[in-house]
Amino acid sequence: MISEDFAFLNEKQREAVMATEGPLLILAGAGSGKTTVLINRIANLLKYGKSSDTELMPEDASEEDIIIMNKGGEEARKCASYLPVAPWRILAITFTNKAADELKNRLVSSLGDKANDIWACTFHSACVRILRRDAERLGFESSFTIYDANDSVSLIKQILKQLNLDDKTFPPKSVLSEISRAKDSKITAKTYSERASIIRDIRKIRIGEIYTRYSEELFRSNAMDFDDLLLYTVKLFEDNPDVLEYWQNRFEYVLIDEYQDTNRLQYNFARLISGKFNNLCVVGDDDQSIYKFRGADIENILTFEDNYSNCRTIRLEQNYRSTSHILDAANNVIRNNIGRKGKELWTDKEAGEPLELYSADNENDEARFVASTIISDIDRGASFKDHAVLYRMNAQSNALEYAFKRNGIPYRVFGGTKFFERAEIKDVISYLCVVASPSDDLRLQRIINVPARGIGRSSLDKAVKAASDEGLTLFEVLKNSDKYPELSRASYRMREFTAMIESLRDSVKTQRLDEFLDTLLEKTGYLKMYEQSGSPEDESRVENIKELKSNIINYMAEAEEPSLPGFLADVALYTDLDSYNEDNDCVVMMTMHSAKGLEFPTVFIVGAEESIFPSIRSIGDPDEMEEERRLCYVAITRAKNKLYITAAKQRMLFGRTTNNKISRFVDEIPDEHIVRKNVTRGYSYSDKAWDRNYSYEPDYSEPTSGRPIIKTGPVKSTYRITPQKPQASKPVPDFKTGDRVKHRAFGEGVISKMTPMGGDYLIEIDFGGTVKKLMLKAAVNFMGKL
DNA sequence: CGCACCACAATTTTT
DNA sequence: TTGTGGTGCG
Repeated sequence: MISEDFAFLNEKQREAVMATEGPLLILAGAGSGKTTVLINRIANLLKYGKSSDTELMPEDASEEDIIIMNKGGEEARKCASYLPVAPWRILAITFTNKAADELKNRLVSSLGDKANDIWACTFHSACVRILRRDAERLGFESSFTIYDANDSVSLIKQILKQLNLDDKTFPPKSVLSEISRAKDSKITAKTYSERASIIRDIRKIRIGEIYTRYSEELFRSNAMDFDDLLLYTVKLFEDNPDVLEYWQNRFEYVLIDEYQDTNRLQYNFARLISGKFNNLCVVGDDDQSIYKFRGADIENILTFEDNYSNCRTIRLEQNYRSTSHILDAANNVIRNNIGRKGKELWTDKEAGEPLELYSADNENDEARFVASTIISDIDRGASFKDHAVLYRMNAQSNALEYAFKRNGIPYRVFGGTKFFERAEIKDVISYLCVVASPSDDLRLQRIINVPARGIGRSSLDKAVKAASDEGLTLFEVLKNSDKYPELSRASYRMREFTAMIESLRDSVKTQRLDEFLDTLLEKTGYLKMYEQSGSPEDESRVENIKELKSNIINYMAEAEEPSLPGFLADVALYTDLDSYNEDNDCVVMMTMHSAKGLEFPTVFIVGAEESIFPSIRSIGDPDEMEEERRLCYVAITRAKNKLYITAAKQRMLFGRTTNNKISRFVDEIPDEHIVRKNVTRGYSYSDKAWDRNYSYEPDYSEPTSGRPIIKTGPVKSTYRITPQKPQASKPVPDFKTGDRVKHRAFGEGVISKMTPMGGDYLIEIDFGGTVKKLMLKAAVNFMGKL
């Protein structure tokens, strides 16, 4: 029996692994072993083909085979096995590069090298591969470049200027999301404009003009934005039956992960590419659909069974991640949603500890609670990386970062400014793009005057106008700028610039990619610009550029045929979370959205207040509220062993003080699963503050031995430069050099040095050999005088 | 053309 | 409160 091969799976999982034929919907609850199922399903296909899911005799069975099969037994089973599916006939789609890499790695490690031929990639990279082959059919060159969100915004801004439209009335980002929504419904710029004029919607008419121009510009630049990758792939399929047939024949089995996050284009893509064999397996969780604002359409998963009438549905409800207190909390919250398939997670794990609600006085108190709780966990032998702090908005990370930084808690913030969105990285990438693609006007404009080359906005605008008037690329105009009287002033410098780019285009042909990067950085004077100043920001920029170089080296090692366009395509689809490295022993801080798919022993959900979570924008809209509740469900189910929820009675946000009620989601958790520690406490910075503030946790003063050694100093974060903010002018607690103190995390020590710093003191404490540097005002919350 | 200063707005963001 | 982007001046 094939099922013996998958005896380690639970019944439902096994069922999902063996149901290889036809459309299949796997509703996989959080932590239900979804990836395991995906991997084993592919393993099953590679090993047994469709055998586990059919009673038909293999078409190629010989008479002899049939005789053996009729006898039954082991020999018969081998015989009855349909030919294994060739790895290259399997397409497995995920949403993130990280998930794709993970899938691929796990496939290779359990199935061997042949798994490398499986297409395990994101929607977007699958589309890129498909488009590279046939982009000419759409009028694009196959070397088309990919515009990221920022590139798109810049282009829209430029167009607004050209059309003399006000960016207050037409905020680039909302225009873009309007365009994106149109593309999602396959509405072309032309159709959009026509519809706008029929309904005489003046605003839509304008947006139609922008859309038209935007599409033209992209086309002219031989570029596609993220939506285009899908849109044009679908269009390519629809307009070219032979192309569609080619891919349909190739992919006998299609798997799609995180199906609840697909948009309509992705639905179209999936339907088309799996159209021949109809072996489409989608895996997802309607309760974890949290990306509506990005176009994800929960209806895709809710109506899958209607769209595929012969579809089978399998629910994976056994959870292997969390304790039952946590699961029950999650179940009770999500139960309040109406638009869902309905699932109830269960576990045979122990009940564990109930959740804890801490109602803080304000955001600093909240942060301190989190910090002190983490430190006492560390006392008990836990690692920092076992802890995650999840919030609704990135802006909430500030108070937490303070508390962590001042107490030597290493942390890492995800989100915010991403590596590939940093100015210096985008600049260098832009240089590379300009070298690779002569028609990339947008990126050319970005870097032409970085470092300063005396080619300013006004001259550049004239050149842009000339280019658009004559239908030439900007580069061509710049190269021949001596022919344009209006460009005479900057002409020399422009031609100097184009000559430099052209010489770089020569170098790229002969040099290795990493060497070429060095050449580029040198010839353009880009690196020099940052190396001279010596300011810490610039140093970190140089570091980041080095980091980019290691990216290139990585790429060269992995790619079959490394090339500059190849690298750029990779980079365009690469984001930060992809490089989340759990080896670093850091507390992880991120939004609840970013946390999807991750798990941590201890989780803090902070800011559980009405109008923060649920967000103020969703209050009053039932659909939005359900989405927030799903987000809550996602957040709760990240926790394996312990979940803390915190709310602040008063919170300073965006310079305003607000008083919010505790989140309705907390009320939805039954009392038996949550301990509500609504201790109203005084708030003071006196030297006894420590006693008072933390008296709610009676076992705190127990000294613990065997505490792991904590690395000193803040951990370098590649992801964000956290500026040192000035201290508020609060009274400085009464400590002096030579005082003996006891710190909750670091034990007993002596203050060896105190340096006044911004209304506070930087204190150095010698904990029996290890010297820790702390900010006094914050440290006082974690230590007392002996 | 570059820099400084001021006004303004700030959910969430896999590609 | 924070960061960013636009404007105006040197």
